[in-house]
Amino acid sequence: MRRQAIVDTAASVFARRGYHATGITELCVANDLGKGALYHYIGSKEALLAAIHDRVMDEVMLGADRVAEAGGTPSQQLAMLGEELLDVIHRYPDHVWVFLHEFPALTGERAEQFQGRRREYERRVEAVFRAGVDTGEFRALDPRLTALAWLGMHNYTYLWLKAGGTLSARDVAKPFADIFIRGVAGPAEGHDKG
Amino acid sequence: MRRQAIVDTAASVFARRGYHATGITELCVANDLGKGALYHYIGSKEALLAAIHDRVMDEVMLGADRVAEAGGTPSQQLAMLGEELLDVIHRYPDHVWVFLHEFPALTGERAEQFQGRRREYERRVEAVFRAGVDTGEFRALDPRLTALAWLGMHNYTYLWLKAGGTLSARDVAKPFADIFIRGVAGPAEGHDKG
Amino acid sequence: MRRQAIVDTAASVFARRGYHATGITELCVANDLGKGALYHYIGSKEALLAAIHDRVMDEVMLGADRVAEAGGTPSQQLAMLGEELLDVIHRYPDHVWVFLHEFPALTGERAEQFQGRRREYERRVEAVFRAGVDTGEFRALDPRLTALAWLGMHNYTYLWLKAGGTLSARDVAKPFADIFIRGVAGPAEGHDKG
Amino acid sequence: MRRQAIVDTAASVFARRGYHATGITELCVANDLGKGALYHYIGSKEALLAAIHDRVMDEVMLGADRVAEAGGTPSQQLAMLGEELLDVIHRYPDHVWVFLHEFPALTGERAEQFQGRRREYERRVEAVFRAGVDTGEFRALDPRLTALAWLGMHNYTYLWLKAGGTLSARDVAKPFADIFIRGVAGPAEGHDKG
DNA sequence: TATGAATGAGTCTTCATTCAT
DNA sequence: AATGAATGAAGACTCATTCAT
Repeated sequence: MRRQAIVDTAASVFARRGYHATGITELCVANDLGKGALYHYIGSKEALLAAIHDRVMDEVMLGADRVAEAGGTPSQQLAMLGEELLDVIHRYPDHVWVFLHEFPALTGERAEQFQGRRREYERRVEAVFRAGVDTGEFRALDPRLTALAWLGMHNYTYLWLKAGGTLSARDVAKPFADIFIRGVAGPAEGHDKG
Repeated sequence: MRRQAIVDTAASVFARRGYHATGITELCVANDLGKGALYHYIGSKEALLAAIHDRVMDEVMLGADRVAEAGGTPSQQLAMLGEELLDVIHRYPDHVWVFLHEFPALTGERAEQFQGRRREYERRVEAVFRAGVDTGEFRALDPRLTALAWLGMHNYTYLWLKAGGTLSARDVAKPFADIFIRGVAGPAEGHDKG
Repeated sequence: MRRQAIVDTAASVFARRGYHATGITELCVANDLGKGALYHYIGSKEALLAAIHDRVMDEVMLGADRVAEAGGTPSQQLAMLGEELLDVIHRYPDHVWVFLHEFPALTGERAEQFQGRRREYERRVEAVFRAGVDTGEFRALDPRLTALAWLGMHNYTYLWLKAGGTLSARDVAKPFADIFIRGVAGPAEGHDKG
Repeated sequence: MRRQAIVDTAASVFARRGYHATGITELCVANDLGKGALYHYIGSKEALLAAIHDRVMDEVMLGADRVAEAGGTPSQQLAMLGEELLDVIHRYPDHVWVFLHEFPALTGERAEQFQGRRREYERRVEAVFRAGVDTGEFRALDPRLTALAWLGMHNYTYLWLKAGGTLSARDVAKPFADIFIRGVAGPAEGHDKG
């Protein structure tokens, strides 16, 4: 679809120049389209921003769904979640950059919808830690705080993890999972990590 | 100093509304100053942004210096670095928010200087991991990648760690250090954690 | 005819929102037609405006013709003219509103044609007063000025005289004629006012 | 005041070209001011329109106040009201044109305030007719309807009564008052008119 | 008849900054 | 140390209209 192409181009420009710093004219040039034609497709600049956010959240949620379907121990779930998340960041570096930098520019209903989806994902991660603590696989720790730590560690890769780079998503996901799972493991787990 | 007060006020407004979305006029209102007077103090809007960045980097670097002076094992260094870093985020939530969101708005020399200091800090963290690996206290892992993981985990707290909140910097730093140090610990370390 | 329906719909929208403030898109929605199809019928936005003006002038002129054919004294002519005019305003409140508000938006030839017809009608009203003065039925007064007074009194009803309201055209025309005919009556007319 | 000059210039341009058809750029040229400077004074285009309306209503209300203070019979009041009203139209032909043509462009609070003041004036006129009917000086007629007739007759002069023209306000007000007062006079008044 | 993508000049408004006072 | 008028480029967005289909 033409609109999808515009959204992707915009993500690239927003990531490079910033949402507010990017003028509609720049988007027109980047898409080789007149102002009227551009607006014919996008509705508004903020709608474009929302579409970029949705693109990211859709992919992230799909990944979380796949993980839930796959089942396994909390440790295995965590490893898979990390790999899925870094895969999205790796495949959509521009969209994710915009997602993590420009979300405060969303207003009204769009802001609420976005926050809702973001929290929904956070809750899923938190649930994995809660499960691990309940089964004794993880130490007794605050699931919320630990989920935030895990999220920060993974999300922050948006600053340096790019599709064109030397590192694949898995190259990063594996050592990250190693660190985190060892870090939260219960006392009885002196064996078979990794 | 009057200028310092203006910088702090600006950090608050930028954090709430965004750098580009904030007009000079808003800053004038927030400081109860006319345009001419404001410019007398700040020079330019971007200089204001740079001052906010400097405020953060100054504090972060001071903390890193204190840690280096204190000495200790890599694990101890890491724990102290985390506590210092979260302390800055906790005490300057607005400045840090701006720092982490708006750094792409810095241009030219200011951008370079900022990137330099940021990398300098990253190198210090990386050095701790390298030392830990060298002494065998930590597993054999990629120091750069591990430093980025550690930075992400700590920096990302800017989204929810506030001075007014229920959690202190130490409340967060302690469990974070627990997770991370266990996560990177060498095989011989089945003892004295905590 | 489809075009006539479009003109009438447009009159309603223009009356409510204003000619310049109404976009082509709104007219498309109001007529449930695409842009291309709408233009197929109307030619241009200004042609639409001209059609609305013509609709009003056609009706007004037809009324004036009926009055002329009916004959009678100047007083009778005046009463009939008023009733015909208010009848048009009452039946076409939207068209008349547009007519009286948006005529400056007509340009070039269309503006000239419209002004010509409007003046033609004014001259007819003026002629009745001139006749009344000549026959002595009316006092000696300036026919042009008096015609303008009469026109203002009647035209201005477009602000409050609506088809759906409680007042009929005749409810208003009768007292208006009473006032005006008494107001211009010659000294010898102490009898048979109706 | 500079702002007042801008308001007056704008009234002239709006009267000639129409409010919606006039761009901010034209106002800048007409005032020999840049866009920023213009906005420094006016706030918004609609605020400018409101200022023009206020200018008219202020003058009209002042006139009505003078009439009320002067006292006299309803007929005398009516004659004075007409002269005051036509005087405003004569002195501010552009402002009045805008007032009578573009009031639908006012929105929200400004629209309400304007309607309130306009109705307040209409009520004053209506009150004079009510008083005349009560004292028997006027025939038994509908005060509201008669007031609207009177207002239409006078307001409509905005189309042709200009300060530069050959007619003065009094030239028009006198014959208008003659017509209207004779038109509404009670049966016993077969004497000393005009 | 009808569609809807495309145009590009136009809309009102805000921007960071300067400068005479 | 401070005011606030002025600048003029840029902001997001809408306009009436055309044209290939």
